Amino acid sequence: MLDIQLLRSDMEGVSKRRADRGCVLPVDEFQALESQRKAIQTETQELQAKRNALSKQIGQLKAKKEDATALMTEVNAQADRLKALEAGLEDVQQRLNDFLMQVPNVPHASVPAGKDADANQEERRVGEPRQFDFAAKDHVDIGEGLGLLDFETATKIARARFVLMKGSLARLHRALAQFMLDVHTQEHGYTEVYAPYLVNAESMRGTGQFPKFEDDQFAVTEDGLYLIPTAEVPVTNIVRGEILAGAQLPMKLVCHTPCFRREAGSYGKDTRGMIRQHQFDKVELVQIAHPSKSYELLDELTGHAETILKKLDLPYRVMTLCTGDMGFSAAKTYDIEVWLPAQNTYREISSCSNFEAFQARRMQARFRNDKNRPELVHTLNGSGLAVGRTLVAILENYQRSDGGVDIPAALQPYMGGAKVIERAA
RNA sequence: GGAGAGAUGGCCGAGUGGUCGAAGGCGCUCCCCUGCUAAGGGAGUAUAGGCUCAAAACGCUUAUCGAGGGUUCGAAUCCCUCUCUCUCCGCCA
Repeated sequence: MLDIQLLRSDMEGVSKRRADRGCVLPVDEFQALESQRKAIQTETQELQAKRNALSKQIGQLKAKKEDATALMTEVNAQADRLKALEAGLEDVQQRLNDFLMQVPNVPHASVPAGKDADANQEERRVGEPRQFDFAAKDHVDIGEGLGLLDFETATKIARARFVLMKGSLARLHRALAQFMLDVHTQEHGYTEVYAPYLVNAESMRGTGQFPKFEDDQFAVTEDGLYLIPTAEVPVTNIVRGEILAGAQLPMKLVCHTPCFRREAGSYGKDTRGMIRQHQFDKVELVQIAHPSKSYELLDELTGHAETILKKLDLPYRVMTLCTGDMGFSAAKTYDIEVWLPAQNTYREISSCSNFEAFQARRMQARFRNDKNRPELVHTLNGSGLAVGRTLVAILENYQRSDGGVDIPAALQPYMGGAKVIERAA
């Protein structure tokens, strides 16, 4: 949610900075609503003040056992008008709020302008893609060849876009999450968090999934709960409605959860393999930051995610998303893309964003600043990393000509010392 | 799932229709006093919004006593719904 004060004072400017995001603001509509709001609110509050004053007098008269019918008649005379105004005010404010909830964040000045992913800007490449002296297979062929990856059975149990892993592959998946958590807690100073996988609508609003992306979420409607699409939702909402002490910032939290996405609107995309699933695991990094530090911390957080890829010796590149390719809530986003030899391309494995005060405003997440006044925090998060896609990257990058897969050195301690995954017996 | 009790400011806690944004205490901040390891006195101490203003402060004003609705000239106080907490019983990883 944007600052309504900013919209009031600089609607044109905000509108312009967003034009290449494919989002044109209905400036006139907003301003009409605003002037309506102003008129109604002023009159409403005047009448409320009058009513309060008269009621007080009535009370005083009654205490002295004097007659108050004249005053009561006066209050009653304006009662209908006041009631209508109050209803009208609520309506206008609701419409203003609905409007605000639909408006995406304003990109930071450093974000390149552009319509789609083609305009994203490459920041750096790390690691050399491996040259294969045999025909490289993709992760589906590798995993199924090992007898450890099974989409058919998962479909029987649930439906399409779910996966079943077995044996050392399932263990490798678990090992990856453990490894990531250990690195972030032991080397990067994050506090590990275990959080609910089902959240209420208010939490979904807080981080920006609602109201705009309600269709993308799995819901348990009878209970008013939703499966989390990312740990960002429960973890960021820890500070919803809180006023933190300045000394508590930055809060650095890491959380491993499954993520659930309906992938509505992505039918036919990435249907093969584990790239796009309804359920996948992710280790999420979340920071609650002082506004003056948030961009510095975004670079740092991105580096924390990169560390995992470096330790696993997987080639990757870092992209700055352009204005048109960024998510709804973000002010700036770096995507980390890992090299997938079978696709001969880099694929997103982490997305690290600074939301500035966009989520904080929705959540009313604040801290006491130097003047001891409550001020909105900045929120950041990034995948550190998506576990399923990291598994895919390992299968493809570490595959052997005999169909086995080497286990990266950093993961071997988590695999009971095993150095290779071989076909199940 | 059944029965009962409760939800008030940073914390504790009073308040059952009127002058209550809320007594009192604790904590915290500032000032004064005191020369000694303690204490005393005074003032202040919620959040959001609106109006005024170039802006900030001030000022005026509205809303908020778990949430939402209702009754009333007036609600922390009465009524309804929901959420949460606690106690007992049942069930359960």
